Amino acid sequence: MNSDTLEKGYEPREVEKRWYAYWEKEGLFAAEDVADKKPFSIVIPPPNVTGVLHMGHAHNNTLQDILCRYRRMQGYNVLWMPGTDHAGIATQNVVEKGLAEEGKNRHSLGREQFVERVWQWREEYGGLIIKQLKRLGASCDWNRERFTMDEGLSRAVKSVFVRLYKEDMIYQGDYIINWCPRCQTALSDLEVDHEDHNGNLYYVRYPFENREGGIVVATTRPETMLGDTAVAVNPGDERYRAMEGKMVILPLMNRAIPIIYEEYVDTSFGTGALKITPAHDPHDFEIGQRHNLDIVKVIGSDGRMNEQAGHFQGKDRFECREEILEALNKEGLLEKVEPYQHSVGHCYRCRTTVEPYLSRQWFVRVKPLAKKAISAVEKGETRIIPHVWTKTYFEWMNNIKDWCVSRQIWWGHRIPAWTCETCGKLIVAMEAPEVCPACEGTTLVQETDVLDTWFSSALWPFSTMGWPDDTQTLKTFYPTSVLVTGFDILFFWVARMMMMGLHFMNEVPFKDVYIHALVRDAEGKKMSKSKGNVIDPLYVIDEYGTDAFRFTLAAFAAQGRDIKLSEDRIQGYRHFINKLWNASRFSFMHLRDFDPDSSQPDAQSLSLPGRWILSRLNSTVETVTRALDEYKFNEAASALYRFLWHEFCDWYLEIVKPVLYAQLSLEVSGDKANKGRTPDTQRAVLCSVLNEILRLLHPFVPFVTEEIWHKLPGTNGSIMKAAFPVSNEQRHDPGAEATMNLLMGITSGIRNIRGEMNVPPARLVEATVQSTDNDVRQTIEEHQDIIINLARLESLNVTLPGKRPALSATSVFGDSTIFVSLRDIIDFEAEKARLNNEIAKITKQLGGIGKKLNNADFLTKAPDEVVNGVREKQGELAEKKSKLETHLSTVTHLASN
RNA sequence: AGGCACGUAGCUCAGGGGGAGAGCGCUACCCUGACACGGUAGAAGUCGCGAGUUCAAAUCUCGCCGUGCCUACCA
Repeated sequence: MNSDTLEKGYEPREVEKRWYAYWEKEGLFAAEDVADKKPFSIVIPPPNVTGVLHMGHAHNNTLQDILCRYRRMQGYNVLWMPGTDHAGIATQNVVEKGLAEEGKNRHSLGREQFVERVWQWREEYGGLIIKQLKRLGASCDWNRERFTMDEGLSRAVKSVFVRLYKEDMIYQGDYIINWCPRCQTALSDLEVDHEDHNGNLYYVRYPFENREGGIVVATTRPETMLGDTAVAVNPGDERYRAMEGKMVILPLMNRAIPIIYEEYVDTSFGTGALKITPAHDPHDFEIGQRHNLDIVKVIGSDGRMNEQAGHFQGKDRFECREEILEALNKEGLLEKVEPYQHSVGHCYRCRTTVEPYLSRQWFVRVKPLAKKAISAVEKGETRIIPHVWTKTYFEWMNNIKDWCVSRQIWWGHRIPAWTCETCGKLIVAMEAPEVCPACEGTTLVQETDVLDTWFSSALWPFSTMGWPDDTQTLKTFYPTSVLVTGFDILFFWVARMMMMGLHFMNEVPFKDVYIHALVRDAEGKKMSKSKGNVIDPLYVIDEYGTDAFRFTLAAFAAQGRDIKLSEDRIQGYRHFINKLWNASRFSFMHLRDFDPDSSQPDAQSLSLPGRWILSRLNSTVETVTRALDEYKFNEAASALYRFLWHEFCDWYLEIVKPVLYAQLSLEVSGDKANKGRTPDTQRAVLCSVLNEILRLLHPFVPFVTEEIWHKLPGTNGSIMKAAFPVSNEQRHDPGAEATMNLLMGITSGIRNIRGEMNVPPARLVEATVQSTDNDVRQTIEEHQDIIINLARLESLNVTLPGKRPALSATSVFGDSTIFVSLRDIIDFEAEKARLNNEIAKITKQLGGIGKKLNNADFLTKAPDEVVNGVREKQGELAEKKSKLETHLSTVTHLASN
């Protein structure tokens, strides 16, 4: 293969591998801590180390990469900070699964060995997703890759924890939290997924002390009744008047518990009587606090009934439910069972039903932090794009509850707190204390809990840049320019980064938050393994190439709408990549030995098609730049698609083909004398437009553009180092565009006749254009070669309106009437049908316009320019219609002869 | 229960007060010297329904219907 030619079809695989290695080797992704250039920075949403690249990652990182490559080409000092998240529960679960296969568990290993084992796992498999991001073309500065558990980040986590504790922003407390009995840990509210569940509402009678009558309560979870310490009714409820303080017998346990009055109770639900289980329901817990009720825990951390549960001890909580119902039934205390749908919380990691569980946990007081985070967005220090999400953000921030940050797992940042065994003092510090500052005791036991994974993620924008040290990286790149993420982690992550960033850096962590849509399957359903509707991005990359995939994602990334992805759609954009490839291939045929340096296109000698394509290119540059600046990836993609395919390929290349082939034959024949004299502007334009197209497309389709770039005359080095095109007002040429519109209109008119009248493409025909406008006639005559070529004409006559050429079909464009001679192949019926169809369309349009112009209010109240526009339109249409009608009658006349 | 989106051509969607658009699909003709992953042409929509504002509504407002999502919670 010659260095300046391309294979017939684009083969992504080898090309992608080669150029990615080249980019890395050349250090083209590297950011500079000190530079004269303006900074642009993004921190990657760190994927879980356990993660495998899925569509969400692919979409998210493609958008980030487009922005980074775009800004880099614009001359910014770009930092795209990469890394992975230790993903506490998720990773622990994965490693535990591995252990289970060996017949072991983490307890048999012990904490230290288990954690060691997780690190091993990470060494071995943790790099997978990074490799996959590279296949996607991600231009992260990999030398800076971070991990939320690495040394520096662990130091940041400890510093933050200690400082928050000293500021009284962290406290320990006994509360009902969400407990996953399988993972054996607390979960934050966000980590619980609620699902509707078809359960039952059980009506249970709690008899009075004399064993007579009693109060009927309704519950969905009868097993918790073993821990009941009261029954609450609404003080205004007539049915339970004067019952406060009376006692009822808790069935099965034979314990007397009081009836209490509580406003919270809804009289319309169930029987209006609510059993109170302070240890196993968050509301009951609060009510218990208010009424000083006993707290009786009957379910243990493993989801089994404990010693307080009488003879149900040791039973699984759901098993116990069945047995309790049976026992109640036997005693005649189960009054009624009705089906009842309610939502049940599940662990977001393992789907186990979450248990509300009373325990001692660490909490962060977030209200003061949230206040700052709200005001930063209100003041516009951080913009949320699209704006609709701002409301959701405020809503959540305004109703935020304290954040339970402790987790009872082993993989994660261990809370830097120690308790003195001697005096019980709690010490929170960066390092393990040697002696208790209170009693000088030396037996200090570290807290066993670790921190919520999102605690370290919340610090990501500054911890990755070296905080708590005052680094040059922070000075240059904080706050980051934009955070690109899905709305699914707006609360988990974005909100918390805002709070931590503002608190510890006194500055927002990012100027913009761009929230993109979710990728769904072709039917709009969430992709999930269990539904079997996932499309694997790596499969897509193998099958269609990274560039086609990336362009698809960008093209569908309309703000605020989810992406329904299917293979068909990706295939469509592979065609686009192929089009680019072949347009380049064609260009290279003609650019052999072309030296762009010695043949700069100069405005004077530019031909019409040259001026036109440069003018269109300039509009495209403007559109793409504006769209990317506003995160409207789909608009940028569609502008590029349209320009490359429908303007550059369909019109420009087709128009200049004859000129290029003529030039080519000059080159081949070695006619030096003529060669030197022919201005080479056409090739110069071709070369420079293609050059610019590649640069415009590079952020979207980095591989194929790099490959072509190196074969394009006049380029030097990587396209990554080339400048992103800028608009140049001098190329804007409305005159050329108007002229081209005329020529394209006439051409389409002729093609329409050819198509409709079934003229075989190989057959050349004669055409006549009649116009009263001298300029129009002159323009068409001047450029008649273009029309003759594109419309496949034998000849083109341009005249004043006059006699209608015999046996011809007609079309009207502007004030021009086009006749195509059809001689032996004219089909009068077909022509009549075609004209009738055309006339019908125009008549319909005229109807609407006429209505407007007959409306006096329209004439007086609408702006003049609108009225004039409509009048002009009416004139045009009426003229066109009358011309077509004339021709129709001629044809009808001819047909009947 | 509350909130937020969305209902435009067969499908996926763009547009967002004055001429209904694109891609894919479909139909017809064509392997014309970059590309059949191609070319040319064509058919196809009361812009969910109903009202209001306006000279003018697919576009703004309200209501309804449908779809999706989010948040909260119901013992």
